[in-house]
Amino acid sequence: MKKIKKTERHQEIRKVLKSNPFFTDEELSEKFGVSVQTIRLDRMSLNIPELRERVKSVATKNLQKVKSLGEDEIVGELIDLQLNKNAISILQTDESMAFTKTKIIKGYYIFAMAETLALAVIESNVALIGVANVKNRVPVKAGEKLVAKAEVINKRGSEYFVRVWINVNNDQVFRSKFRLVSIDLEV
Amino acid sequence: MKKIKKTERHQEIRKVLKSNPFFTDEELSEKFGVSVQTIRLDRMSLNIPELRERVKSVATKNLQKVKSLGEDEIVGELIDLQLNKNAISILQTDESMAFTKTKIIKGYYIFAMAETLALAVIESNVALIGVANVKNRVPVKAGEKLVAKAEVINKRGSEYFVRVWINVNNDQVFRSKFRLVSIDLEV
DNA sequence: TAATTATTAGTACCTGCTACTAAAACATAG
DNA sequence: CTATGTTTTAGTAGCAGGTACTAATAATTA
Repeated sequence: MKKIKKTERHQEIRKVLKSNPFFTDEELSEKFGVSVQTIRLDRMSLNIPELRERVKSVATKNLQKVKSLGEDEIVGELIDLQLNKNAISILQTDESMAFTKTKIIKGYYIFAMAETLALAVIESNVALIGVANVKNRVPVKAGEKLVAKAEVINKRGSEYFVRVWINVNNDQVFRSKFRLVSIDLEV
Repeated sequence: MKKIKKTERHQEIRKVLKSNPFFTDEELSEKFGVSVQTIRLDRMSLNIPELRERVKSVATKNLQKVKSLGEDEIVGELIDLQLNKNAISILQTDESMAFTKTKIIKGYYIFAMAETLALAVIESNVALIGVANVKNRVPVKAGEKLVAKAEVINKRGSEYFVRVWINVNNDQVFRSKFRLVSIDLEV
């Protein structure tokens, strides 16, 4: 990388750290062909904290998001649960779940909400989807609060049928029927 | 906190750091009323890395997750496309998309693959889901390669009906009908 | 009581910094 | 071309939160 002006370097540093906050000052100094001290001064004037602080902030910030669509956890917040009977969860949507242009929530978030609620309502902690039968009428807009209700409608041995509805202000935006099979009993 | 046995303390440390990985050894030593050295030994035998490593791993994990199911990316790889007619995409599944215990792919990945392909096949780059009618028979296992085919079956004004099938080795694992509405024409 | 296990203390060293001082390199105006 | 200001570099001391190691002291158990 050749001689570039201070202001230009500042822009670049900002950009680089935005897309990848894990660079040390030393790595940046090599990248830009300046001394470590210069990078330090740059960070100072740009108000960019040190590596460890940046990493920490990424870690804490996203901890919440991960919980929402991470592991096998509930997508949405489980607010009522009667095992093997019924369950209710809510999900506050936001623009990060929507198509940028239309602000309409991507279908798979809604599907994921329904799926995880259907799984949560079954007592056996490992269950799998056999069949889903979905109807999704009205598009959901970013900012709307989804309320999902699940009800176990049938059980045959290790097989469960669960119906899930999702509403926004009492208007149904989604419904489906899930066939779940408990693994515990099968193996 | 009173005298507790080593093994018990180990369990507690594990639990505490699992729910909150941001404690320093010193904070832990105060919490458990033992010396910092003891906490170090504990971490060693439990194979728990130091604070900074824990924070870093949370940060990187989160960053990937946000990127993986974040953007408006195609879920799967688009390998053939005839606008407004049909399209094919493939998706190589892996364990990160599956439930840890059963290795069965989470339903919403499959749904997302179908949804994005249905959107891709329509020329207008902003289209939204009106209705989806889903059947999902066979569970997909981590490692299997999904092949999705989309076909526009009907068009009425700004409304499109798209059928999507997903196969694994010519066995249908999913099918659905999407109703899409082009925004360009509506607005 | 002796042997074993668990805990504590202490030292040297590491990374990735902050905070500071001071010198050198470069650019620009008079 | 020289004086002045800006930018960059160099170097030192110190900090947090460790690793890796040695050695001594408690506590437990045989």
